[in-house]
Amino acid sequence: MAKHDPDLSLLFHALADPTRRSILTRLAETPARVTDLAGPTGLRLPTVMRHLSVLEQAGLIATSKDGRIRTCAIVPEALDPVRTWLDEQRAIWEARLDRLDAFVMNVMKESVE
Amino acid sequence: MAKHDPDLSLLFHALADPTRRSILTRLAETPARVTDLAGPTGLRLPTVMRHLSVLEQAGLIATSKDGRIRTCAIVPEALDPVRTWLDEQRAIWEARLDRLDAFVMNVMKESVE
DNA sequence: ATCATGCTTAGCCATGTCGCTAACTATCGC
DNA sequence: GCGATAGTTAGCGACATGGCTAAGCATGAT
Repeated sequence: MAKHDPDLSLLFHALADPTRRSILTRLAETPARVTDLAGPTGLRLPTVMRHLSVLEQAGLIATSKDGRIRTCAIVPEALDPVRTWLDEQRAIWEARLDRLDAFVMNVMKESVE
Repeated sequence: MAKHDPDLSLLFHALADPTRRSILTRLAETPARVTDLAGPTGLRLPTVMRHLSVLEQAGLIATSKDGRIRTCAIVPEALDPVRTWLDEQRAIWEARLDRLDAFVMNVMKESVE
């Protein structure tokens, strides 16, 4: 039943935060240091560190330390499970669309009230 | 900068919970009553209600009440923003892949330690 | 009218999340 | 070595989340 899917939960949770998404978008341009990432967010370093470790645990970014500088970069294939799940769901959902159509129409009318 | 994107945050957060994902998968088969949804989860009704309202606020399901029975159904197009965001990210990420490749390789070697 | 059913509300508890400050460690430049 | 820089750790406070029970309300069946 795919009850236990820690990967997806970690990924979705990591993506649920606007700050983390903006960090990802920022990292998509080019790898960056922790301080560089903190700048645009307006958040303190420890806070950003936390976000980064959430992203790293979800596998969305990889980091490496060179001297006293930690560099962060995205891990592009990390989004694959999300994409896969989405595709699966869409497949199922659309397969049942005909059956749902009438029902949804009803709901639409009712939910105006 | 797309800083404020409550939609995406709500969606991702709703999807971050295994129980909620299993409810969605269950609803993909056919609309169902609250009690029907509670059954497989092993959770109490109020708990399931909470999950349902999270899903509903995220726009992932729609519900309607007929007599004392509330029926829930998926809203297929609700996943579109997620899909769109994913597509955008993939586009950006892949565009920079060449630049990242070498870096990621380095990280891989280092992160063994 | 009465009772069972189905949902809802209120409220409790444990835990998790997200922000912070303060203090610490580790490098780099001089 | 000394001070500045980059990151890290520890711990706090406010609030959100996810589970529960208990009690309430509305509807359907008898």
